Formats: sequence, structure tokens, C-alpha cells
Amino acid sequence: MENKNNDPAPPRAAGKPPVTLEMVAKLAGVSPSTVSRILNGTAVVSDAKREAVVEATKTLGFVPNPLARGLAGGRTFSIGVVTQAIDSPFYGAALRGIEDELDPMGYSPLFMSAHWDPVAEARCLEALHARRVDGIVVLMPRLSDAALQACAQALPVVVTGRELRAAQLFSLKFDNFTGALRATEHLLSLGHRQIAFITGDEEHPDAAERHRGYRAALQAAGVAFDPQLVVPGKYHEVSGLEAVNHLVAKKRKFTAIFAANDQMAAGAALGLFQHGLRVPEDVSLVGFDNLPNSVYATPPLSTIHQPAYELGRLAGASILQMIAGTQPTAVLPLPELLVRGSSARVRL
Amino acid sequence: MENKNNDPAPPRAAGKPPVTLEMVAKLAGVSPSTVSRILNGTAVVSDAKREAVVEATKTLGFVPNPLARGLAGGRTFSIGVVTQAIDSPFYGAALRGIEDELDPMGYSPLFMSAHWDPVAEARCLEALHARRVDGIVVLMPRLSDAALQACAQALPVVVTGRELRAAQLFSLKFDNFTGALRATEHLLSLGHRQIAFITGDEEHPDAAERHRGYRAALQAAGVAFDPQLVVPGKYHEVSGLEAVNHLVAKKRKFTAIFAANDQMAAGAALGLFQHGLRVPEDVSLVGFDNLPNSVYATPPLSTIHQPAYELGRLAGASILQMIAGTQPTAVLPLPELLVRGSSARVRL
DNA sequence: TTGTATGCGTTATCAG
DNA sequence: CTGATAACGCATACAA
Repeated sequence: MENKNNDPAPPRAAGKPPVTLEMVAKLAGVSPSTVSRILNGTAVVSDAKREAVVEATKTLGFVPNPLARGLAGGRTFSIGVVTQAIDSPFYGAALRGIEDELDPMGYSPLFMSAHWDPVAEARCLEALHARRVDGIVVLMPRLSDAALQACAQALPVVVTGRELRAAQLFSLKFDNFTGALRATEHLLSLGHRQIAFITGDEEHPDAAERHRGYRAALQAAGVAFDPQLVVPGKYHEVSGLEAVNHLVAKKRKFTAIFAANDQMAAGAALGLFQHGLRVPEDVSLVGFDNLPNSVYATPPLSTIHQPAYELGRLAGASILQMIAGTQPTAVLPLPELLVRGSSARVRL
Repeated sequence: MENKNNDPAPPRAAGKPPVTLEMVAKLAGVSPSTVSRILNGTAVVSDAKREAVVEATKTLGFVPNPLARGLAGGRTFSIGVVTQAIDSPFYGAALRGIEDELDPMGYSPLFMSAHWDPVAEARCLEALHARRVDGIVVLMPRLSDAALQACAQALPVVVTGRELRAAQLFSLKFDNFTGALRATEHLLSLGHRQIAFITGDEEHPDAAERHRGYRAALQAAGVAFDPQLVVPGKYHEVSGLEAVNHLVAKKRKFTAIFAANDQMAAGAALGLFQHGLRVPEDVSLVGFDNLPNSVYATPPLSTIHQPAYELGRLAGASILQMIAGTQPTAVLPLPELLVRGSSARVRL
């Protein structure tokens, strides 16, 4: 939060001094307040003056100073967006969705990464609050419900990946349970009975739900649950690879693998390849998330579509609605199974 | 740039009124200026007052308002970062590198996407300038050299992917030519003589350089250049797929493919798979960029490592140096060939 | 409808 | 070393 550098203040920017609202006012022959009103549509103004101001604004190339606007008006027209990892393929799509939604409304996002660390996440929230953002979107928070609700007391907040309702708080949740259920059902319908499951990081609620979906599907199909076939993963590629190594080393019998996300499925695919097991001839593989590149895996990965981009758009639209005083009503699409080349009928 | 919403100003945030520097001053029994000095290390202050202020800052939980700081001091401690696509795997790593470099120095990045559109890019620069960022990093600009140089007259600028030197301008360029040269040499050394090349979007200087590298390697090896083996791509997966379809449809003979980036290589891999061509048994495949997931392709993709993360760090460090008045000296690592499972000795 | 005056929270420039 | 005081650029009651 503090600045570690003690540089002397640099000479004020080399460029020409900035054009201010006051200059526009003078050129247009009106008062600064009138200019402000016209630019913000705050009040009705005579057409004559309006044109004069618009004209002056153009010729001077005036661009309002967001800092001053924020300081004076209390609104910054910026939305804080807390993500866990800006370099994750999943978040990329979501961030773009938010961006696409905010931009046309004149708002701009302020991205920060919390790196799955609750403490860092709290710092992000504080920093954004200090920056006087008009609202905050938290993608897959790791912070406690209470902390999030406390934050929502100060300004509108939208969270994803959690069911949470409060005064200025709106949540957008994807049905991970049903998604995992569908994925497992798919493998069952192909005749698989020995379906290994690579879990996600169990600290994520998502991961636990996907795990439950897997078990629910087995149970519904009357297939006995075999704990030996469940391997803990961490949601990243390496853990998928390690999971397969583990299964093979322990000589577990399995004809299919359901990985709790596509990244682990990619790791698993590599593991299978290294062990000479073909997908889907020897082992069927299903992931979860539908990352952009999963369709280009060889073979293309069967998976559950997680609508990351739409999630971003809906989150963006929702926070804007809350700021406008409307209660958001957005709802995420239902989980959708995408059958591609990595899953096939079991061979006996 | 303008706001399209005419909402009435919302009631001032529900939370408690913010803690101001003035309140800290009162509690500590000193003047606001003294508090400011202490917090910024702007001047030497007696230890007694310093402690009192630090104490007061803590008990009140004071967090300085960045907007006011920026307005009054002229420095915002934020760096504008213009990227082309926030949802691209390549940029993700670079953005993280920038973030990692700025954060410990008390600076925060302000990300904006230009979507490969020069006009949008210009708007980004203007918006960032208006926000009074202390410096700007442009990743792979599409704007003209002149426009970039003009921008650098107003504030420090770092650009990547282009060789460009000016007063407040620093550039970081990766040697795409040598990278492509190495990739092609690798295939040649494996005995391949019919090496297809999938080009990048030729509007990018990078793409042209990679193309030149490919031809230079062929020439150096005394292998005749065959225009039939060069297929235009667009740097995204689909074009890699289409390129392979094209080669097969036209019945071109090739034993290896060099794709100008990993994304197209992924598409090409899928295309080969669909045509029943095995990698590397039937066709060797080499990409460029070393995207995070390329190592999890089946088989893992041989490629040229493009140091995206380091690029981000160096760009971040450089802009900070310029702001501090130092001339940056950063230099990107040389292209590095990563040999993995997708390339093998040619079979006759 | 429009202009005037005041304040937003800090930093910087002066005196002392 | 420290405290007043004046900007920073804009929005907003308030007055006209």
C-alpha cells in the first residue's frame, strides 16, 4: 500500500498543460458549472449554449480529468474487479465479458489479482475501496461470506461462485453439482463403470460440489463408489498428470476419467499418453470448464461448458444495475455437456 | 469516453465517512502537511511526531485517497498497460509479469484492451493519459511509430515487439527472426526437407520476421523454397486447422510443419489428427511462443520459448526506471528452442 | 436556465 | 523542522 520509492517529484509532464473545463467555459462564454452540466446531462440547458460548449470542447480537445471528477462528484465511473489469477484461461474470458459490458456504458474496469490468497484478496478490496470505485466484482472469492458482506455495506458488490444475498450484494452461481452429474452420467451411459475422478482443490466450494455430483451420478446408476478411484488434484495441469501416474502406479482398474477441470484433464491426457494409454480407445476422458483450447486437444476434450464470458457479462451488467439502484436478476445458463472425441463407448 | 447513463447521483456510500489525512493530523496533534510528509517520506521529521502519526494512522485505519493524491501531487502511482486481448494466453503471462514488478514498488497497473484495433488503441492511450497514469506500457502496439512517439512526448512509454527509440520511449524487442531460424534448423537437422510453414497474420511485424527466419534457414541449408508449402494463417487456432486442411486437400507433400505460433500449432495438430496423420510419426510439428498449455499437448509441442512473463517484468521494471529518471537497459533473453515430443527424425 | 461559491482530500510552496 | 495557505480540476448546493 505504501510507496517504497523516495524519488524526487519529477518535473511536471513535458507536454503542454492540460485543457481544463474552465478553459472550455471561457471559450464558450459560459460558466464552468454550465459546462459541467452539459457534459454530464445533469440539467436542461439552452440549445445555444449547449452548442457553443460542444464546439469549444471539440476545438480544445477537452477530456475531463477522471481524478477530479471522482474527487468532486464521489463517482469514478470505474468498477473494481478482483480476479484470482489474471493469467488463467478461465478468468481471461470472464474479464473480457466484464470489459465488454462496462465499456459501452462509460465505465472502466480496474483489475486486480488476489492469487487465491484471502489476505491478498482483502488487500485488493481495500485498495479498490480507497480508489473510490463505484462497485466491485469479485470472481470466485476466497474470503469469508462475512468479509464479503461487510464490504458490501460500503458499496455495491457482485460475487461469483457463491450463493450469497445481502443488501448491496448480488451473487452469480454456476451449478457445479449438476454439471458434474451430467459429465458422470455421460460416461455411465457409454457403459463405463470404473470411472476415476480427479478432484479439484477441495478448498474451493466448486470442487466439493463437483465431487458430490460425481458421486450422486454413480449412486443414481447403482454403481458402487470406489474411493480408490478418487485422486486428489489441485486444479492445475500437473496434478492431473500426477493423478494418472498415481492410478497407474497403484494398478487401479479404470476405463474412464472425469477430471474436475479441463486443466487437469489436459495433464491427465499427457499422463495417459506417456503410459501408452490411448484416448478414447483405452480410456475415456471428460473435463469441466470448456477452456478455449480444449476443443483443440487431440482428441478434442469432452467437457462441461462453463460460461466464463457470459459470467463476465452478467456480472458487469449486474453491478451496473445495482449502481443504478435496480435489483439485478441475472441468472447463469445451466450446465451443458459437450461431447467431443475424448469420450467413447467402453471396450470390453 | 462519455457516459451514456443519466442516473441521478446515488446517495453517498452507505458506509461511514472516510478517514481523512486531516483527522489523522488532529489525532496526532500535528498539521496535515506533517502527516503527508511522514507518509511519503518527503522530509525529515522528529521521531516523536513520526510515532504519533504512525500510531494515529493505525488506530484510525487511515488509507490515503489515490484520487486526491493524484490531483494534488501530479503523480498517481499507476501505470497504464495497453494489451491487445486480455483473454489471450500470451498476454496473461505478460500482464502477470508487469503486476509482479509494479506491486512491490507501490504502483498499480491499469489494464486496457485494444483488440488489435489501432483506433481502439489510440482511445486507450488517451483514456490512460486522462487518468493521469505516470507511465504507459504498450504490449505489441498496432499504432504507427509516429503515434507512439507522440504519446511519449507527454509521458514515459515502454513498447514491446518493436524497435523504437526516443526521448521518453523505451522498446523491448524479441528476436523473432532467430527464433524462427532455430525452429526451422531443428526440423532440418532431423532430416526434414519438405517443411510446411503456417504464417502469422502478416500485418504483425512479428509474423513477417518469423517468415523470414523460416526462409533464411532453408536457404542456409540449401533447401529450395517451395511457395506451395507456405500457408497463410491468422495466429489463431482455426487458421492452423484450416491450413492443414488446405495442405491435405491440395495434396502437398510435407513431413513437417512449422507454425508461426503455438495456437496455430494446436489447430494444426487437430487437423492432422482428423486426417489420420500421427505426430510425430507421420508429421513433425513445431510451434512458437511456448504457451503454458503447449507442454500438455499430446504429444507435448516442440516450440520456441517466448519469455512472456519475463517480458512483462522487464517492461514493468523499465517503465519504473524511466519514471525515476533512469535510462532502462533491459534486454530480452535470446530465443530458446524447446525440443519436446512433437518433432522427430523424418521417416522415409 | 445560469452563474457563484464552496468543498472533495492531498501535496507543494512558502514562511517561520 | 513545522505549520499555514494555495492550488489540483471538477461537481454541486445555493442564489439569482
